[in-house]
Amino acid sequence: MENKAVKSTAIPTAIPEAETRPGRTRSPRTQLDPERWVMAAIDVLARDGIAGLRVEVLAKRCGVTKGSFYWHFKDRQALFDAVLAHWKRGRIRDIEKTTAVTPGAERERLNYVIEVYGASRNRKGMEIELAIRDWARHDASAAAIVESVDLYRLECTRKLFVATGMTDAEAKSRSLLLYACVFGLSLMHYNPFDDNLPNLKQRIAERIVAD
Amino acid sequence: MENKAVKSTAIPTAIPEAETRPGRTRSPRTQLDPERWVMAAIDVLARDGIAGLRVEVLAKRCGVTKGSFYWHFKDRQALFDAVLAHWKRGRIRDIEKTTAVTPGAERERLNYVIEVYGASRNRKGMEIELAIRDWARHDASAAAIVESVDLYRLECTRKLFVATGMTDAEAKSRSLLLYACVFGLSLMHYNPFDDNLPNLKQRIAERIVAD
DNA sequence: CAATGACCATACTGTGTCGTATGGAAAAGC
DNA sequence: GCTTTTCCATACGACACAGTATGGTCATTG
Repeated sequence: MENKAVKSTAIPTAIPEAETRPGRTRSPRTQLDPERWVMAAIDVLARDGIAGLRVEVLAKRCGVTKGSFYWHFKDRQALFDAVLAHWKRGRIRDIEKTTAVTPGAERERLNYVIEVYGASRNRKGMEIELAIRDWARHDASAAAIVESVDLYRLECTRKLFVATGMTDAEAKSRSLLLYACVFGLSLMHYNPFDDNLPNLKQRIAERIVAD
Repeated sequence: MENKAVKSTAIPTAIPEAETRPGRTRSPRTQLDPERWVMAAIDVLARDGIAGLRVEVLAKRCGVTKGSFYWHFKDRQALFDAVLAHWKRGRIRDIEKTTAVTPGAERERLNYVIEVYGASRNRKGMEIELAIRDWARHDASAAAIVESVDLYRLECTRKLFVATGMTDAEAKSRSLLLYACVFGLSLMHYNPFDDNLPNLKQRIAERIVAD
């Protein structure tokens, strides 16, 4: 009760640690919300996988201590659930945007889907994909999210294939082939296999979408 | 063979602790060698990933304490290296066996490769694959092993495709497509997508190996 | 200005793990 | 027989982490 003269004397305006300081964030009022925590969590997840997603590591990355974390989240699992929900929403939005098409341009759209996933510019997105899929190998909730996203993706591309004149069964097999190939390629280490990889990838894309 | 009335009274032939007993292994003289440790390590790796491959967990699984582990291995990394070396040897042997072929039967052999990897009977082997590939995302030594195995596999199937009359570039692209699809499929969760999955897989296989 | 609540720091307990040090028991060598 | 080597148990220190308890510091509100 009795304030004993405030132990933390001085340090009025000067920033002690300049960055990543648990004491005080640089902005006068930078409060964290669950959204910020989830963003940072996805960053860590992409880098270190689900096993590396620890509360104290994440807190340090946010410039606070875990006292803040346990204010916004019940426990570690609550963060996991939030991460999965956020990822699922983002993927659904992305799929809808990527597979939206004007009639007649379905084939180009399918090629675009392949190109987007193989592009190095969103290596980050693929790292998240792989981390979550590895997570799903041991966690039922993650597996359920992955399944819902996979089914949504497969369904969207199936429609595109059907629009190019394929039977439903063939369209389904092409959808599976497309995504399996995309994820599989990002899982392999084949760099020295050929000195003209774009050529090989072009052939693969044609094999997936062409008649 | 005489029951020498040791502490383990009664239960002459029965196993005292039934399993996982640190005190004494069930067999009178069951000494562990590095090979046994590596086997158990691969089991744990397939189940819990590289993050779950802990020394004490592994020791308990072997029915001993970690004092035994550190006699056979310098540290945890030494076990990791042994696991990677063992896995690589096994994969190389398996690839050579799987892609060995009598001239004229190359196409069947390629279909067999696809079928083998997609078979549920060696789910264990695929779990190891995925665990090691996830491991390779953060570890350079694992990545190097994966790359060498991938290149060897790609080269073996490339020869098969060439033998069916394809150009070298086309054969290379088919090789990539084959393995990417195989690993990608084992990474996805598409079970409710269709009620006749074998049919879809058959179509995919044909798309990969046919002209 | 006082009181309340949102937000975060600090300290603490408990657990799991790596690696080391050391001793003990069985087997092999003499 | 005795000694040495092999193989493992036990005990220990150090650290990282999850989660809790508690108090402090703001901003907002009356």
